[in-house]
Amino acid sequence: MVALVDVNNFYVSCERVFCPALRGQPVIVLSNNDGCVVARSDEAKALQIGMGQPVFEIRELIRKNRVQVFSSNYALYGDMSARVMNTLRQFAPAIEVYSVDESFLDFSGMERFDLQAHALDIRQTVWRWVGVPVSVGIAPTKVLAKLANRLAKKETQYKGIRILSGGWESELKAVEVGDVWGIGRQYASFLQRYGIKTAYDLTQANDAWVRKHLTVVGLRIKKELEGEPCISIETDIPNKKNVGTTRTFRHPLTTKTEVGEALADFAARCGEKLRRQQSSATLLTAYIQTNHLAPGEPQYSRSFTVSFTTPTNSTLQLVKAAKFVLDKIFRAGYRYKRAGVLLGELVHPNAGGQISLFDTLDHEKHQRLMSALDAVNARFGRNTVRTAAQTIVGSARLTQQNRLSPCYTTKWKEALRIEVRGER
DNA sequence: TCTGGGGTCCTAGGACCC
DNA sequence: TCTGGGGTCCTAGGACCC
Repeated sequence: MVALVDVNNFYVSCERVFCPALRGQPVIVLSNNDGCVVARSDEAKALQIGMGQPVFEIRELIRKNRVQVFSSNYALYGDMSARVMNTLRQFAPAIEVYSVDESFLDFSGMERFDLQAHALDIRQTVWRWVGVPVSVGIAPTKVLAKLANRLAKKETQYKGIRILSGGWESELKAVEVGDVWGIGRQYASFLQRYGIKTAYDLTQANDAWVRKHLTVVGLRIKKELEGEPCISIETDIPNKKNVGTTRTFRHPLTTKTEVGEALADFAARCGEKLRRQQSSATLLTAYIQTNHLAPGEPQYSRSFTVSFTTPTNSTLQLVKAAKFVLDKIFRAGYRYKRAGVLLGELVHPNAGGQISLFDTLDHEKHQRLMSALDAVNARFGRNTVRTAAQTIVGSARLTQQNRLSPCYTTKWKEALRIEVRGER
């Protein structure tokens, strides 16, 4: 058996830990630039606030219902995520951290356990140790565990725990095919055209037909729904194959200098990401775009890719390459709303990646420089040391986060202060 | 006025090889 | 008139996830 444990309304729940007055209140967390809704409390969902909904569409709703609004505090959520995952490790021999707020727990070899009691223990322990509510779905396959988790959340009588172990036909009939893990919008509407409306309907389809139209991925999902495990639990975290840093700007940028500063900053962020997983990039792509949501404006969008003769993770080289690309793609006279730097063909030395014959002393120098830079910035804060090409205050200047909560758990200065008044 | 960011996997088709 | 067989690599595009 495998369990899917996830945190309910994760970002909102993190905010509530340090501000319990938010419990029972409608709360939402916004995307970068405070643009869209990316997390909602149950109370906010009840107000019909949609996932991904632009904030400007619901200003009135927010005001009327006193919805509590937060900018996304990724430092906080990342740290809280680590706490949850570390707690979950106590409950299974192996876990796969699947996303910031969910993990698969491998329960194989635990057939004799009372899984209901075990799941209850998980919920209570995470609540006690970290302070966030989780739901638990348990089933023979990952796809079914996801489905069980969904049911656990939806049907309150199960109190956040749902186990499917044999005879789950009626449950499959109750779940729309588009709500199955791995069936997205396109596939869902395609399947519906063929009368496949529920998860159960999908299990009744012909294997070859599913294989043909939904690829092997779809076939695996079908078999998993039938109880046959096809997707294994991946316990070790694979190195990323691509990394990128992209942003939508609060205000459009018009000058090459501004766009160049942004790209330099994105390149530097990418460098940090590479060095954290100790890999180097062979390809760098940079792109710039106008606002496609403003149809009245002249539109322009272009990208260009350069390759490094020797893979690199040096911020200096990445920034230089981004600048080179900008020279190629920048056109004056447009209002740039979005830009990004993407790195590809990453090599991982530890995983037997290729070492270039032409590796030079220069490279070693960069390595040492980058280690020093990372160490200084880790201690004194991001961008304490940066390239001259980056903005004075980094990309933060370009985005808006008006409702940011304190980094309670990752910055001493922002830790909760509790005053205890004299009591005799 | 205001609309997120960061990833993965699969397939078809073209180019190329012997 | 008749025109092989088997393979790899790469890329673009399309799907999906959180």
